Amino acid sequence: MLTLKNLETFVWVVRLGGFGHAAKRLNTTQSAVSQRIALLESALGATLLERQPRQVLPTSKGRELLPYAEQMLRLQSDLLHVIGAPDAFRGHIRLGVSETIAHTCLLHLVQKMQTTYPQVVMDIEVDISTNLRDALLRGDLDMIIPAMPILEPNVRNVDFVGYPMAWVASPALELPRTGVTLKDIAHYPVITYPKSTRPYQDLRDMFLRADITDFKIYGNTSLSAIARMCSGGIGIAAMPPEVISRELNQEELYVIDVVDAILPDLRFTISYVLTPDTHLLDAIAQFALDMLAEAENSQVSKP
Amino acid sequence: MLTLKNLETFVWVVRLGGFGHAAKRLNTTQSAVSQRIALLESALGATLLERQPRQVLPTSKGRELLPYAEQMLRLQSDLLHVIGAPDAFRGHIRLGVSETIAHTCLLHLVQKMQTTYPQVVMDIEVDISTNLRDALLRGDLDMIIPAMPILEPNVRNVDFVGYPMAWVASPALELPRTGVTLKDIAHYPVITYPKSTRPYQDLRDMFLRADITDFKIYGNTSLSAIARMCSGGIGIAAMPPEVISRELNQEELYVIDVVDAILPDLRFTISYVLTPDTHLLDAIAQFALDMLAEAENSQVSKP
DNA sequence: AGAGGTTACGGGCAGCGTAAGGATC
DNA sequence: GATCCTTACGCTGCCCGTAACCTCT
Repeated sequence: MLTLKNLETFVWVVRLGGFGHAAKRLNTTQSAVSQRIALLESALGATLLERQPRQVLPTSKGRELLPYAEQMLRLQSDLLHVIGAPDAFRGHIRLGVSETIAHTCLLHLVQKMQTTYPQVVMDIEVDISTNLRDALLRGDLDMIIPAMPILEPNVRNVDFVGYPMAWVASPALELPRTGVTLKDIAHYPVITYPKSTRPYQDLRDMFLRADITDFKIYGNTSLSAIARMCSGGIGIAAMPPEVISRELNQEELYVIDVVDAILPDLRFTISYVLTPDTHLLDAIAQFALDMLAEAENSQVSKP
Repeated sequence: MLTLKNLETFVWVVRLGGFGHAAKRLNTTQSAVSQRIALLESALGATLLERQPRQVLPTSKGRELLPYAEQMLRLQSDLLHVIGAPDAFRGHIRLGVSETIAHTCLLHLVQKMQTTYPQVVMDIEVDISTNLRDALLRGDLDMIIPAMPILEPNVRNVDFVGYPMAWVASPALELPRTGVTLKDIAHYPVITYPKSTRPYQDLRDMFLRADITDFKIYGNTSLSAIARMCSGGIGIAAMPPEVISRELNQEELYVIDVVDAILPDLRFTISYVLTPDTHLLDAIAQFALDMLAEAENSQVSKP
């Protein structure tokens, strides 16, 4: 039978290059995907997909079909939004976020999503930005909030939020809160995001530019772990204060003003793959931005 | 659920202005149509059709939906033909023909259709042209072969075949085969197609133009009956000789050459409503024309 | 052995048709 | 009462998920 569901399945198999990936994307089993493709192929009387050991590629008939299928799906999506169907904003969204986001505005975002789009189920994954990037491009995630734009064709990046970075230390170190220089900092290990991240590299560059060579940076994937290490006096942390507002309030940690080492903001973008049907993702991205603007006005999650 | 089937049902309900008509068109029951529309409406969260006592009209949401639905169905139809799906030429075609066609090339057409498009089921109805026209416009027939073009918007008329009209008489009348005039004819009743048809009116005009006033035309909807009446010596028939080739061969009837009364050919057209999905009807119309051309070459059904 | 697609099989549910119900003329 | 859409209900068959199977690296 030629149905929209079968066509959608076909399109996702081609986009993601595999039955299993499409199954995950469509929240179903590999078996169901296999059956839908078989159904579609029998309806059209042609083999649509070349099953190769390591990849699935469309046959010439499949490539002919693709634009028709995509336009039909786009029309479906368009009409749902033009008519204003109630389930236009329904579905599973697999969202991947950096740990920084998980520690700051994620809770608020999910809470507001629940009330505004109760029909949208969110699966949330927390990982470092490069892994989020790979998962997005692999099709395992629908939308990510990494600390860097994903510079790929067909990926939309929406500038989301920037958090200022700060130097943070434990009172145990007995460092003055102002008048500290980068040279002073370098006596301690610097604890921050892992090696593959922007802040880590910014820090290293900063030390090198200041002709400081004997510095140590401890990369760590867990922000909580960083905070705990810092509290324990292991070193000075470089991280956004927003993440550790509790520790700052309880004065387990405090921010040091380092005059000659202004760290650039840690900027996050919302990224998602541009497919013909991005209405829901567009809406969620816009929703997140609106939420942020509202939060800034009412001082909820940003000073 | 938003499915192609439900959209197709919606489109036909709007086109034909009723659930029952759409059900007939789609070879299903009124109940099924009602359920599909209800399903579509719940999927879109809006009432799409205004159920009025005597007619069903789309609501504003329905009118918004219509072009999307139609384009999706057109894409479906297009892709089936581009890909060359085996069931692209499958379905029920309700064909209405004039009795003249039923007596001449219909058998041949159906035979050839069976071998070329075995997946197409044909329901055939024989009626006079005006009834065929009404049935086509009502949506009760998909394609008709009437003796006149259907001059309506959105109806395609393909010139199909013309049969010469002739004067036919029984040997019992003992009329000469040549040199007969219209005046001679007028002594007998003329038996032909019914009053509402083109030949009947042509005949009447012909008599009036010749200033003959005391003529009698017996209209009859059954060609067999006309032939039998003519054989029985009741009058002279005006009809295409092709229809009565058997009687002519057996010399139950013969053609009279009336010098001053050349009857115009009886021309038939193939007519069908232009909907977004006319691939099958286009193909059948072309098939009929091809069949005719072939028949002319091999002298099967035309001298 | 493991990854990935196919096939077999049982169960749930969607959608159909029959038939009764209701509204409007 | 006739026409036309809706609703109730039982049933068929489709489609899904589990799991075994196959194939290729």
